Amino acid sequence: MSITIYDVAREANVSMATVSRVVNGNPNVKPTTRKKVLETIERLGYRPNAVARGLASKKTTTVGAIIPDISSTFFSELTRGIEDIATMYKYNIILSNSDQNKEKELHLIDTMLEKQVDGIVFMGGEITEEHIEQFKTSRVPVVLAATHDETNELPSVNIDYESAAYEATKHLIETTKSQPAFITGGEHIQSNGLKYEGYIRALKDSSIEINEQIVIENEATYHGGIEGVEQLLKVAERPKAIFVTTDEMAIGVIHGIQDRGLHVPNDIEVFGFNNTRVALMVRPTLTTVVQPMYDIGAVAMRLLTKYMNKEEVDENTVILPHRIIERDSTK
Amino acid sequence: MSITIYDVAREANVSMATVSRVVNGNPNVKPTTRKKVLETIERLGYRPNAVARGLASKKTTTVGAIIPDISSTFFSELTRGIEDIATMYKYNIILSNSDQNKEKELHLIDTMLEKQVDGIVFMGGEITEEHIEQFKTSRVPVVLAATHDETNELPSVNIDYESAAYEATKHLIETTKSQPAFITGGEHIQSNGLKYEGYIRALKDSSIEINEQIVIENEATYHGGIEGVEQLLKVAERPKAIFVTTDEMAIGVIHGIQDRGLHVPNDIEVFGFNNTRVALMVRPTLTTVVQPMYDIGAVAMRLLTKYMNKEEVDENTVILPHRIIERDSTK
DNA sequence: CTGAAAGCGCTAACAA
DNA sequence: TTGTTAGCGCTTTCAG
Repeated sequence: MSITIYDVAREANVSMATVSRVVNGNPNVKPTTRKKVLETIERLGYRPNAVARGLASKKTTTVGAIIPDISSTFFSELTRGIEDIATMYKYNIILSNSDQNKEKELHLIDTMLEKQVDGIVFMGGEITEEHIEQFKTSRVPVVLAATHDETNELPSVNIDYESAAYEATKHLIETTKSQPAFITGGEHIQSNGLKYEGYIRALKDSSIEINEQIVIENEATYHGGIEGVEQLLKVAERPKAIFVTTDEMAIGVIHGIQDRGLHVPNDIEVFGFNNTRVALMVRPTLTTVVQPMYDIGAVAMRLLTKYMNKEEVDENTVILPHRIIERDSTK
Repeated sequence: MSITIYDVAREANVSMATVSRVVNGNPNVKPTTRKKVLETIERLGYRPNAVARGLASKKTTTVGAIIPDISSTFFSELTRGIEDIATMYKYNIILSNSDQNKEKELHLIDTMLEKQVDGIVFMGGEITEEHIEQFKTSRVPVVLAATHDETNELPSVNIDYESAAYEATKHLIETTKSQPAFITGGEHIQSNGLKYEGYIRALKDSSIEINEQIVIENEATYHGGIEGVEQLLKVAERPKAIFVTTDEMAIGVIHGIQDRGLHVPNDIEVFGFNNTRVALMVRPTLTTVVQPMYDIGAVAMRLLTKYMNKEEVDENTVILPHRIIERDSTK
């Protein structure tokens, strides 16, 4: 059928082992022999079979990436970070969407392990005992990206959501001298819980009495943002500011406010989270927390390569810096 | 090391062949035997090695997806379509970014072929002779998604960009009775050429004398849109409408217009392309051409499964329907 | 319905 | 520096 290493060996009058050596850049080959082999490889159009190599060497140079939803801006930027570093280290990525669904996640881990990936980058909502169990059924390294593991058993790359939310809230409190509203996308996303904690801590810190009525949960989409404002504005006293846990929701919030004839930031200030590209694509431009998504992916993948090479790793839990970028949706 | 089919066979007192049969759902196994095998698989925690299977069966149940940039909304939605259908047919996806770079594309095709993918979904700018050559070095099926192949040698799934652009332009001509400006992202993206052709055809069709000054090319980003308007508005006569070849650019255009104190659509109408999620996330909401990105991916993947199964395919070149959705950025 | 045995294409000792 | 020889873990005839 197709050309194998054996064909090349025969044509070049050497052994398979020698061909294998030149293909793998092993230095123990006489230059003239190498040249000869290289020429017949070229002539025959030989292409090494990575599957056979994987079986023999027990390394596939592919890693699995489990992601909630590639079509979300947040994760697609993150994935790009993973992919770039993977390419840099000669790995390929098997990508799968989990929709944050635990059964799917578990099943995907299994499938990737069957495919003998050399490592896994996992992004998801919550890490449960079952996830840990599943990972333990094999000893391939796993790194979490933008995903929290309460048990702290797994290496991970994150930002400090709690502090980021604290700072954003604090910022809003300082300009408005009052409790900002909080619009969030649901607790099944782990980081939202942390953001809420930061929000609450900032309020307590400023001795503000907490009004739970202006804490709104809705779908983490643009429309969820619009609806969130509608719910919020039914409340007697209108808040002077709103902290929203994703940019996309925040843009919905801004438009929801504007649709009611109110002004951002004069009537209500709006604060987003993530600094996705859309944060600039709205008027007024969105003040937000910069979460370096690309970097989270890149660092997670880099970390994974270290584990795969069995290198020393001094820090299993990486916290990347975040910062606040002020634009026109706040004063 | 880890459990193999041989271990299971020994423990269950059957042959490897029998274990292989039950794992692969071969019906020629006595129910009691099947049960026994299944139990010891469970007990031992056996996980089939897909790499070994791939080597023996010459099928990997993974397909390659080559994509310009996963972090772009357009392609990430498309990829989601590919992935969902792939999952449905039990395939996994190896995903790689090409940045529309020909060398990278060629190299990626090679890598995927080495990994013995069962098929490839290719998204890119231009298909050259070299691409075709590269694909021909193996007989795995290839399907193009949202990518044009002038030679028409490869199966593909697209929409009719030329007609879509024609219709959009026509629409603008009817309301403004004049030549709309054209802001585009560069000719290296094949579809932009087709859109331009449609634009020109519409102008000719309406016997409008073509003013090339209001045809602007810039980077296909939000900022490229803003800059595009700036260039455009330096021209003596202000156009009454602008047709923009991507939504993201179109939003830049809208903001660029608004930043100059002009009104959309009263002073200038804006027409986008793709109907990505951001089309709704702007005020005024964007009139645009609906290109079913998810469906393009899904249909491309479905088509690929047919080729991989050697099924009859009656239509190699699929053109999916597009439509125009009028929102508030046009009158 | 089940088993034996020959590969799939390559790597990795081990010899030479 | 090069070749020989076992596997890697599974599928797939072919017999029975």
